[in-house]
Amino acid sequence: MAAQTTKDRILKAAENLFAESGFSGTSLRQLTQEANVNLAAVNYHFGSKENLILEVFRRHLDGLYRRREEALDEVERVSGGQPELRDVLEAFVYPAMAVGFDSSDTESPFVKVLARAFVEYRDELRQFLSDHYGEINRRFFQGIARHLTHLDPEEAYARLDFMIGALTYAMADFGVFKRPPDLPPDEYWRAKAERLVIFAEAGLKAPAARLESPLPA
Amino acid sequence: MAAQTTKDRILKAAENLFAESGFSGTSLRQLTQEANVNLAAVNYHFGSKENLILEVFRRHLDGLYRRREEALDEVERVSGGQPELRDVLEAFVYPAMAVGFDSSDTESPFVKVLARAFVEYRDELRQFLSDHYGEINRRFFQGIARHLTHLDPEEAYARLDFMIGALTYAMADFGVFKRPPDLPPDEYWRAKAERLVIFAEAGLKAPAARLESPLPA
DNA sequence: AGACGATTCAAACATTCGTTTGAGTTTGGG
DNA sequence: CCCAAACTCAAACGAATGTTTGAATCGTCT
Repeated sequence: MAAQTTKDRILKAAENLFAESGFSGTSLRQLTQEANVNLAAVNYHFGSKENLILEVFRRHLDGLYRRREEALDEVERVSGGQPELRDVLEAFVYPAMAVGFDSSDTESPFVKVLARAFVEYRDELRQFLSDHYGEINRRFFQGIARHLTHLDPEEAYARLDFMIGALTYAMADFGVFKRPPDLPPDEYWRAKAERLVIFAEAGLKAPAARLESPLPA
Repeated sequence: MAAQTTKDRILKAAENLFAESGFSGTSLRQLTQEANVNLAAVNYHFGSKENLILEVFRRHLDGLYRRREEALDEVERVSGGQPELRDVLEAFVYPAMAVGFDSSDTESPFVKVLARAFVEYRDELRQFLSDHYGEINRRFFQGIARHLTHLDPEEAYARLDFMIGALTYAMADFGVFKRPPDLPPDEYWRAKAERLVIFAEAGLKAPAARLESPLPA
């Protein structure tokens, strides 16, 4: 089990260090030392540090969006194309929280990498998500918006952003409150995901804001 | 009005560049060029780049927490110490959204700096907030927790983190959906803040999760 | 066995970073 | 007016960065 390829060892170390210290905060010397490979190996196998970062993205996001799509297909099939809001949210949230538990015996910090990318690589990541997974995102958006007809579009957009913000933040485990050390990781994440879905569903369904008109008659 | 001190010009440029490119992503050479000051000026006036970052934090966070405390004092006074959840949330959210509109004619990107700090300086920022504003944060927490008695503490904590996540993300304007270009900034932020309060209040008040027990009897 | 492509390695490359230096310039009080 | 303190400036410092090089080693064919 210790016999991984150089490429895999680099990717694994990159994940850990990017999650811990960010992209520009992680040097290739740290990274290659952690991975027990030669300094030049990154440029040999990936071409550049930038390419390595993109490869870390791609590998995990492909898995995440594949599972999201499968889950959405399932809830749409079962409901005859009219899934409940709760089911759509679960199809969106659960795979995100579970990133890092597939084909691995230990918890993976890729979720933190993703959260960091949202602030360090904001525009590039948005472009990347739009290019590769835009169609799936649109399907989720429509599945959610169908339940937000009591809101004008602007407010519906705003609430989707609130939900994504809560999800991103929660995935990164940035929370102020520590997690209980006795709970096994997969249970911790599953509980967090279920709680987030409940929180988001209630927030999305809340009555529309009655914005005060700032102009007196 | 163009005659600001060197210190002020550095702080202003630091805010803009930190918001745009992050802390480690911003070099002092960029910064001093943008500010039209000499490269050595940062180390002369602030001692180090690290100190400059802390000074940017301190200056704005002091204002933010002063206004949060005033707003909380007011809603507690009016309600005789038993403020509604909505009022506590407004006291917490509104000042955060308004950061950057005080004593300035133009929109300030400090909110983005704060959001970046949450991922680049996670532990240090947490320590900073705890050291300087821990008491106020505790008062807000108690004011909110009083309305979450239907939740066990763990779930209450989780939901607070969801709210903070949505707030942080929203403050940073990281959202996927563009903001309408015709709306004046202060109205845009006020509308966003009101919508966030409604979203968060509904999410916090939602019924408790009924977590499936993973163990059969 | 031999040879050839793939990979690893130590060393050096050119830049860029934050910081320091020491000489110049500006400023304000006696 | 003068001097001392505050400030600005161009230049350089050492350390760290991502990347490239060319020789050494490994693995896999005929």
